Amino acid sequence: MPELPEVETIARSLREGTAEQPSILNCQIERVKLFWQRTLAEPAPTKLSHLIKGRKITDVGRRGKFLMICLGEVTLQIHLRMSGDLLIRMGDFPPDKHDRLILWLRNASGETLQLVFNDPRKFGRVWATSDPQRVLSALGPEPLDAALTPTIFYESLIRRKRLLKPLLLDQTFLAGLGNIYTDEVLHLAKLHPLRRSDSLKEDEAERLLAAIRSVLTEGIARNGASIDWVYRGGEFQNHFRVYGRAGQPCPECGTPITRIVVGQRGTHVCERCQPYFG
DNA sequence: CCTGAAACCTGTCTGC
DNA sequence: TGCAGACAGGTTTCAG
Repeated sequence: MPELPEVETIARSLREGTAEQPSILNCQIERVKLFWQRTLAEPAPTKLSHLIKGRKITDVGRRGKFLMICLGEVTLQIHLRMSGDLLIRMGDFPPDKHDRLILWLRNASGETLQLVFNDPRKFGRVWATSDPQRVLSALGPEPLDAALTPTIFYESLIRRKRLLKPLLLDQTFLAGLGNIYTDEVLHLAKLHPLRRSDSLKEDEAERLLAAIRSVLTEGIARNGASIDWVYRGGEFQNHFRVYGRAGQPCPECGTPITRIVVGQRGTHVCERCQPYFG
């Protein structure tokens, strides 16, 4: 499910609250239950409750596709992978079929709420650690961080001699893009996913960075993309240029969108707007 | 260093 | 209705 805009949307809703649910800031963790052992990357399952029970949630944020829930000296880091979701249930309910971890929280008003990690495919992972930087150490820069200048971006593209799409999906190169947003970005930038990263000219690299920021910003503004049964709330899926639109007309030129496979991932491209030359 | 294949998992959809 | 196969928003590991 989640790429940077979906994770950012979840982080904001937990931090700031929504019409349906309050913020989880300052809530205290009262009870912890893990339903699928492998969901917990760290620490050992028997040590989780002792590590986090009684702690208060001091902040909620995002780095790349990681949700960061600060509990003072300890941080919960959650990666949703393909099908994970993090949601609030007001009150005390029996677990759903795909719930993998539940934290029972109590807020300042004394209400009980559940912070639920639900993940049908069980690929998601949760870390509870006093050294969150270690888990994030391999991540590349944040795409929306102004410290990433067009010049730095261009030079890093040239340095890594790789196909454009797999490189953009590589979280050590840039943190946050996934399969949907990468296809959208490459179409907006008019670049073919099979272009070699070291073949880009400076103006193409600048165009690519601008497209990355434009697509991610729009995705966040639309609260992410809701597809299938997993993510709820976003509406960016109604504005896709190419993703999932094979056979339908390109929004720029009307040419039917093609579906190819690049690095084992379904890839959507307008062969006219995104011409391929070696 | 790069690429592709396989593994980790469950659910949905399509076609016969 | 049943069943096989393809496919799904991600990452890691291994072979070449």
